[in-house]
Amino acid sequence: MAAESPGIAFLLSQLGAHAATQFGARVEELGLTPPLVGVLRMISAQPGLSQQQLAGELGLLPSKVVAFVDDLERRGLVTRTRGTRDRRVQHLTLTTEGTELLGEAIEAGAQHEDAFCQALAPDERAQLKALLERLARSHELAPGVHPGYRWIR
Amino acid sequence: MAAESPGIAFLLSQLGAHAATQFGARVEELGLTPPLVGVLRMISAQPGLSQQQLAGELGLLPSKVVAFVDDLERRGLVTRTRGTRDRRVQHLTLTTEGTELLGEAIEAGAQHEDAFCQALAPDERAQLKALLERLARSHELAPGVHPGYRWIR
DNA sequence: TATTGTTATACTCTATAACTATA
DNA sequence: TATAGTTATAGAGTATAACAATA
Repeated sequence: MAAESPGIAFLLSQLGAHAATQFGARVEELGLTPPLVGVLRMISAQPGLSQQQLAGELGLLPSKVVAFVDDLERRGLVTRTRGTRDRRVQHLTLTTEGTELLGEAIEAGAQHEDAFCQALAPDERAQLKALLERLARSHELAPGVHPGYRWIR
Repeated sequence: MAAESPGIAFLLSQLGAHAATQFGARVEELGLTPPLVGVLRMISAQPGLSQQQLAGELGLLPSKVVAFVDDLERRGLVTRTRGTRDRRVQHLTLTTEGTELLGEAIEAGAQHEDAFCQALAPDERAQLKALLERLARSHELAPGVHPGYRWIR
């Protein structure tokens, strides 16, 4: 019998890990990691959101959010503002520098996307993207929210 | 401007992590993890290979291989045999139980594959698989060898 | 002296749970 | 009493380097 060739699920896992590693290498030059880029994106999309909201939407532990925001705030990329009505919450916004750096990260992502798909023609990329989007929707994966890799041992 | 929709690279990473998580949940019922399945598969494909070879081909640390093989040997799935010519090396082979369990893991993988791709018609699956295989080849990813996720922070 | 496998250890990461300040 | 955020800590996981046996 022939050695069974890897299926779609394995190929996705293999390619996905590879893509994530390469993207991580690109944003590392900006002093960022993929999760930090996700945090910046979320704050940019919903300025003023609280740390709890951020934790909920990205599936992060509140204590992890504290560490991330500490880092970003120390570097002048994000500001914390105490709520006026409820002084317990911290509202998060991007500074000008934060917005600029996010822009660079997005640009790095676009370059990464292009380099990663170089082997495919434009119409093939469109075809692949459509299939992946349908697959993602069928699994109810939120657009732009990475499930993380908490399972690896 | 519209919020930029996730590209192929992000979708691969997202779907790949999701697929890996679900596969991990399936083989957990067999007392296995995805890396352990990879170890069993490699020993099955190359009976008698050494721990060094195993570490090299799967990109694992030698000390990690020791831990994996300790586990598998204790459970009677794998046997270590000292080399006769070079008594330093440990040759690895699957026991009958190991072969059977690997069979169950492969069966779980097949069920996982089918469930994961349920949203796509057979011809769409073939199309998707072909595109992913070309992409994997273009990145020189070895068939069946997972790069791991050592980068996440 | 070099190599295979093993063990020990230092390091990082994660998750949990205490703690504070507000409500 | 409950909640947002913070801090502290214990546990797990990882990588590195020391080690024993053999070459």
